[in-house]
Amino acid sequence: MLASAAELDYRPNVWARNLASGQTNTIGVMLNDLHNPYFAELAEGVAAGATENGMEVLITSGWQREAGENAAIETLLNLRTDGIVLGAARFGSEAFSEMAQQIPTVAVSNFHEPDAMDTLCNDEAYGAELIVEHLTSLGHTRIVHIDAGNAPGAPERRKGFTTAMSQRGLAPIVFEGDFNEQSAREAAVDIMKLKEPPTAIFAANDLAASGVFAHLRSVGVRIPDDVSVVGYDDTVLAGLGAISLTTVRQPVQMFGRRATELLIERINGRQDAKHELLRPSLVVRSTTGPVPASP
Amino acid sequence: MLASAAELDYRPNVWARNLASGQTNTIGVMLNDLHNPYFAELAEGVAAGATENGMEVLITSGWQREAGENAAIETLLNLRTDGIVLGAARFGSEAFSEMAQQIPTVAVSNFHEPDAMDTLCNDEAYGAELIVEHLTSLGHTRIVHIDAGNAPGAPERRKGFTTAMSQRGLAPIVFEGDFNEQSAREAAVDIMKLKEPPTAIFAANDLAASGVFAHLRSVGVRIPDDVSVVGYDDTVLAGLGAISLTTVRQPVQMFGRRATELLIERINGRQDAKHELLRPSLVVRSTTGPVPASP
DNA sequence: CTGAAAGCGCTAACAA
DNA sequence: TTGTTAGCGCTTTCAG
Repeated sequence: MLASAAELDYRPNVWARNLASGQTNTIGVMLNDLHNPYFAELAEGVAAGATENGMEVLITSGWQREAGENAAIETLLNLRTDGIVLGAARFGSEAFSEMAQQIPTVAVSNFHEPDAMDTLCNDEAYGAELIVEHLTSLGHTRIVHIDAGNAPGAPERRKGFTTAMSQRGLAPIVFEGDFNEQSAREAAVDIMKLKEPPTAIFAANDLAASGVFAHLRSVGVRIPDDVSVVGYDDTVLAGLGAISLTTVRQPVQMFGRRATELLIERINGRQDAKHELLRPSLVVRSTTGPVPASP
Repeated sequence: MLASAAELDYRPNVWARNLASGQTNTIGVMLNDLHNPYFAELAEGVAAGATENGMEVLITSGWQREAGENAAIETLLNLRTDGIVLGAARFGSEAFSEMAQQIPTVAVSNFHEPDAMDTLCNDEAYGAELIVEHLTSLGHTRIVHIDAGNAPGAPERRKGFTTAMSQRGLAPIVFEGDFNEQSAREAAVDIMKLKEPPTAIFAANDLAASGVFAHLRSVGVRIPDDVSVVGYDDTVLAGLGAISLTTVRQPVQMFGRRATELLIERINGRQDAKHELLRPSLVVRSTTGPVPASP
């Protein structure tokens, strides 16, 4: 009688079941940092995919530290989850490839480890192209990109920007920055000192755009009347009424769902590695507008 | 030889160990929603506390839905973690007290279930008092609070506000709002229509403050020259250069650490419930200033 | 102090 | 089909 089992609140012992069956019916998700909404959304996507497939999800976080990531992975490895979705920041450490040999793994990142694991990542270049297309269609020609050096995804965004600009016969101007407010703010100071300041600035991500935004505001430059500003990632701050930033949205939830699918394929025996690129989309808000009439 | 065990990458089977020992050496954390930085920080505090005590941490999320929370708890219950830290939004559901009977539980919330579990919560009234004290010391007397109805923590903040105002012989004015931008923005519209608009607005939380901020900006009111704005929670957006909001910071990490301590006490046999209130602190940024000279 | 044996609560393979 | 039994890989107990 199933009912009575429930009534007597009998709870099957997962430890015993897993031990006997050698399976856990659980997907482990290792996140670099829970504070990052990107990773939260990734986990949500995995949870959605897992639920659809009747699997459980367990999350561990590396708290932004490499040692933390390794410990988090170790926890999952010890738990012997059926597979692991990796939302890690620090790749290349051999720990990851080693792990992929032990357990079905799919990484969501700009990292490519040809065969050990599957990878899923955002088509950064396409996102940059969306931005350039949007701005040029508004009449902008002097567009500056504040990059984020070699931070994950940044080189691809930069490359996408320069390519898209060149294809349109425009000069791609790049200033050095990073994925934070401060460095973008400093870059913005330099940018506005140019003999011919740009009419649009494409920041490395939303946070950087917020830094640009803050500086332009503080020196009386109107947005988007004088200068258009674009971010990248569509984080919460982009949607804030006080900012309302035009940005590019990565299909992060989709990463999670797709990661689950790939993982299940692996669990079912697929051996060859798949590497997929998913396309982001443009979110137009209030920080971009037509190029101002020349003075 | 320990070394050889590691070299042969032998990995003790947690399932078997837990089955045999009846312990897991793991703390489960059930979070209402991973997207909320509050919960991320809570989990981080638990992780810190757990690491210090040589325990592992496993996280599940309810994805903001009650059914999700219940499923997340069920997962943890099935895993038979040694204890559970509850970072839940929806309390009062009998599921929680039932669970607390089955497994050591500590809840971080404004919820009080006298004996089934320990609870930890922010001293909301004290936080409201910090704000009133800060504003009155700047000379403000006409202070309006936009509340969040009966949302978790909101009644206590409102109560703290009215008490602190009354104690200082000031009239506590409260407008109805919620923990989001839109409703606070609407409240701000009404507030600025008052015959005598306030010189300071204390919003229910940072997001609400952002809504107020956006409205005031849009109608040309200067912050803090004309009106001071205060938020609550010190979320990321408060620190943004474009906003730089004065706010109140809850000791969320401390919640996590303390929750772990209480949990370990419970695991070691304590039966009586503890209910603790932790004090927040004021974070002064750029949205508060001296009361403007009367016109 | 070291080593063998008996479970922990299930699943899976086998026998009836 | 249903019922029985042998492990899964540990910990713990008990004997040596």
